[in-house]
Amino acid sequence: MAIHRSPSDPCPLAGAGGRNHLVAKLGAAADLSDEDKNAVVDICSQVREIAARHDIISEGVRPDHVHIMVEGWAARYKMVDDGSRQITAFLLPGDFCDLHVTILGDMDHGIVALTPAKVAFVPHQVMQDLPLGRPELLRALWWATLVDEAVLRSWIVNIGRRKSSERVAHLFCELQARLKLVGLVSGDHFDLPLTQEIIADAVGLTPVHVNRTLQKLRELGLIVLRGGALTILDIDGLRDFAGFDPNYLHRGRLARKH
Amino acid sequence: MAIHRSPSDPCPLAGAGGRNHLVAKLGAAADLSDEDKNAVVDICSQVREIAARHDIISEGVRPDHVHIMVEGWAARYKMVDDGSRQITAFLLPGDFCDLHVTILGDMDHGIVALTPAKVAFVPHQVMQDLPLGRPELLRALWWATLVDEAVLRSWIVNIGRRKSSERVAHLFCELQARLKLVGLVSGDHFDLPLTQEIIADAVGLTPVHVNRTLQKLRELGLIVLRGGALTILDIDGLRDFAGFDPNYLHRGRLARKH
DNA sequence: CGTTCCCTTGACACCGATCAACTCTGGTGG
DNA sequence: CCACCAGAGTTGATCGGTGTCAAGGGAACG
Repeated sequence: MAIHRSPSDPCPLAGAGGRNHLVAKLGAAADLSDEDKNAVVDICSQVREIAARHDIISEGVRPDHVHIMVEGWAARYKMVDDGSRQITAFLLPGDFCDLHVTILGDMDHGIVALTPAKVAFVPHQVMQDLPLGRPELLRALWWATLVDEAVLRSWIVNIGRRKSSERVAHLFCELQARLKLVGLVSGDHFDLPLTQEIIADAVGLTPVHVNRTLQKLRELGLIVLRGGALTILDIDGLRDFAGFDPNYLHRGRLARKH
Repeated sequence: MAIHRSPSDPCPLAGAGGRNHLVAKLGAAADLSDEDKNAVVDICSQVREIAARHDIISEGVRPDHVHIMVEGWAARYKMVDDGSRQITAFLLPGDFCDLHVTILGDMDHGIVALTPAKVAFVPHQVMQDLPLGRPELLRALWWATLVDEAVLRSWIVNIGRRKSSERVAHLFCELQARLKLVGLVSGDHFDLPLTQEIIADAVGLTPVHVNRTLQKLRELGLIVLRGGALTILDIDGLRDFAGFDPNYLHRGRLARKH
């Protein structure tokens, strides 16, 4: 079931037969019809490639399209006055970058590609019309938005009240759960193309301290992190250590209602 | 324009002639018709009072109504394993407590009244029907949801990358801007019914350190905090000190489009 | 007039930041 | 094939901000 895809695998354009992670995610939450799924695949037809370290969308601009991650990793971030950076979300294949900008106008933060990325560009009007006459798909899109919000809350808790090693452990637990949902976890390991500096910017620490924190997690026998891939040796132990409760991701919540 | 209302003022039931803060908020963002506004006022007709320190909604329950703050303050919070608490949002008059629960199911966090509060109870079905045939109101509700999300991101930045006194200052700037939007700021001061412990739980510090932090802000001549009310002596100075950019609140964004 | 929160203050411990140097790795070009 | 280089990871020494613990003060309230 879980399909491992390294960044170097050839990936057909979304909609041309390749696995569509957005469909996988929405389909896990709601009971989508084939017509619903095809409609989702269709809007992902126009894909652009973005080089690593390049902004997909910059702060202050008003994008004329909605962007959807098709392949690769990206991060929402905000620069602070003193020059430091805070990442507020990791964007994985199947995630929306800026569903909100249709309503809110200018971006109040930037989105940067962390790896070479493929991003689908969807015209606003197409995105607005998508859920019309498709109530279950509408619910699924709402679900995705609200889970994103729940993830933001969990980050606040993580950064505000947990110690350094717990923070990093909690982040790994979240990423494992989210990647699993879109089929990007293979057994107990998955690609984790994040430098220690990126992790630091996500959990509110410095790169040096993230390094020491990772050593601790390794010494505890919880993880192996090497070559851009993370192996979780003891998922229960890691979750326990981090105080991770997957409930906030609301997996399968919608499905259970039907 | 700005109306100061202390918690002890008599407040008529929403819809019975009193100022409706939700209408004020949504009306500031979108161009609502009188019919739109009346519809919003109508759904706030059933109000219940909650005592301070009592949960309005507890973690794990599935509320059978949508809750809207009518009067008083509340906080979203999550308890952490070690017994500490993290507040992830302050809920002010006009804010939705749990618009998401219709879709997501169980609450993944609790909401507690920080003062004696009045909360409107709206049946799910009534809430779902509200925006039907009222496109501008639908946009306004989306706007409110997305601004809440933007506030969550700004909290992550605040807690993750700012020093203690900047964090508290930034929180004060946010509350000032949000309260002003619903007409609860009078000149340069407003009610701030928060103990130092509550502030600490919101910005990821300890009560003792919040105390020292407040002293610093006072010494800098930026604020006066006394008797449950905050006076901002130098709003530009405070915003500068905190690195506060009100842009993320997207005030009047929708209105400007029309 | 006592009780109960809440605020305040001081001494001290410790976690994580900072600064600086060194290592390791992978990629590039001679 | 090797030399070089840039980026990332690692380590050590030290600093400083925030947490912790404990005691005292003050205001609201019954």
